[in-house]
Amino acid sequence: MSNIAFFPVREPSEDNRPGKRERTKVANRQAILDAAREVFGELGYEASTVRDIIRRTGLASGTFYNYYKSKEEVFDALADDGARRFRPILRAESERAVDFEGFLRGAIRAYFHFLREEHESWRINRPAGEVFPHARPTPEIQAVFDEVHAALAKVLEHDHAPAVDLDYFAAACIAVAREVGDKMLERRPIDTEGAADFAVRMILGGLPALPRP
Amino acid sequence: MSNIAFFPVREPSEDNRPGKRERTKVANRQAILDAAREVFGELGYEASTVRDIIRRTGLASGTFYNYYKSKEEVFDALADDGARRFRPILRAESERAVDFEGFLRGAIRAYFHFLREEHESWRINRPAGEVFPHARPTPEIQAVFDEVHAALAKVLEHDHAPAVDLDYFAAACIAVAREVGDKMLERRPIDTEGAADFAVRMILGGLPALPRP
DNA sequence: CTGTGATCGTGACGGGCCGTCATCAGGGCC
DNA sequence: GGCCCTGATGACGGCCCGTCACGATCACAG
Repeated sequence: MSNIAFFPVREPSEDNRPGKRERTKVANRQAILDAAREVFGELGYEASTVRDIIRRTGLASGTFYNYYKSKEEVFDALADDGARRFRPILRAESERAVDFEGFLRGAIRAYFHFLREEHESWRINRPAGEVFPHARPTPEIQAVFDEVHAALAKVLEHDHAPAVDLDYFAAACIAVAREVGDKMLERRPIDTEGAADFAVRMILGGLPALPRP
Repeated sequence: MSNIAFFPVREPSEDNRPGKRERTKVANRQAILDAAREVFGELGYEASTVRDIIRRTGLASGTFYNYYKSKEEVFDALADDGARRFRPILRAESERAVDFEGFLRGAIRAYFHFLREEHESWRINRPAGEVFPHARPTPEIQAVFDEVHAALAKVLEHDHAPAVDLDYFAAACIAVAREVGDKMLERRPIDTEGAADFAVRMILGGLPALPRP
C-alpha cells in the first residue's frame, strides 16, 4: 500500500539543499556558538574554558578545534555576530537620515535598543563583579566603526557643517554612546529613551564648539 | 687598631629604619611590580605568565604568591599605582579651579600628560595588534572616578550651572577623555594640547545642551 | 549497489602553567 | 649564643590546553 517505492521520501521544496556533511558543519558551528554564549553568561568569560563550552554541545573536545582556535576566537565570533546584525540597522538609519541630528538620534536610539536586547539575551550573571571584556575590534566591529565614521562624514558634509577632526569626533561619539549605554544597563528600569536623549544632546551640543583643524 | 669594637658600624641617620625582613619585603614587592611592567610591555598582557614575571626577579615561583594571587592582581596593582599617582594631580586641579571650564581644561590636560608619560614608560610593544586590557575599576581607580564625580558636582554647583544627570555626565566625560586620549597616543607627533582642546570643547559645548532631570 | 577516497568526529595523550606545601635558611629577640 | 618564627624555595599534583592517529560516515564514480 505504500508509495515509498515509487516516490522516495524527500523534502520536496528543499531538493537542492546542501549535503549532510555541510549541514552538520553549520549545525556544529552554531551549537558551539550557542553553548559559548550560555557558558560565558553563566560562568563569566574568564572562568569559562573551552571544555565547558564543548561539553555542553555533546561533541568531543577535539571537535572544538575544527571550528575555532580558542575561546577568545569564539568570543570574537559572538561579537562579530552582534556587529553583523547591527550593521544593517545602522546603515538604514544612515540612509534614512536627512540631517545630522536625525541621523545621530536614530543611530543612538537603535544602538541602545540593540544593546538592551543583547544584554537581556546574554542573561549575564557576572560572578561577583567580574567585568566583561569590552569587545575587541574584530573585523565586523571595525566595519561598524568605519561605517559610523563614514556616516558622520556624509551627514556632516550634507549639512555643510564646519570641518572637524573626524577621527577624534567619531571616537568621542562612540565613547559616549558606549559608556552612557553601559550606565543605562545598570539602572532599573532600563530607560533607553532617556539615555539616548542624553547622549544625543551631549554630542549635538559639543559639535559646534569643536576646534576647526 | 680598629675602632669597630667601640663604634659598631651603623647608618647614623637611619638608626630607626625598619629591619631587614621588612626591607626585603618591600623590595621584593617592588621587584615583582617592575618585572611585571617589563614583561607585560614585552610579551603583551595575555601571553605573559606568572613565571615569566617571577623569573625576571630571580626569586622562586612560590615567592610570587606570597605577594600577589595572580597576574591579574599584579596588573591591578600596577593600575592602582598609576591611579594613586594621578589622584593628587587631579585633586590639585580641582582645588585650584575657579570655574568649570578651568577645572575641565586643567584636569584633562593633566590626564593627557600623565597618559603620555605612562605610555612611554611602559614601552608598550603590542604583539601584532593585541589590545591591552582596559584597566578594571580597582579601588584606587574607582576612587579617581569618584573624585571626578565629586569635582564635577562641586564645580558645577559653584558655577550655578543647571542640574544634570551627574552619573551619565561623569561617565561621558571620562569616556571622551579616555577614547580621545587613546587616539592621541596613536598619532605622531603626540599632541596632548590639541587632543585636550578637542575633548574640553566637546564636553563644554555639550553641557548646556543636556536634558535637565 | 558497491567500492574508494575524503572528510571530519573522537578521546587519549604529552606538555605547560598553575597554585600549594613541606622544608629550611636566616633575621629578630632575649 | 640560642630559640622562634617569618618567609623564600622548588618540587609536585592537577587542570586545561592543543594535537593527532584512528575510525566512522558521507560523497561520488563506476
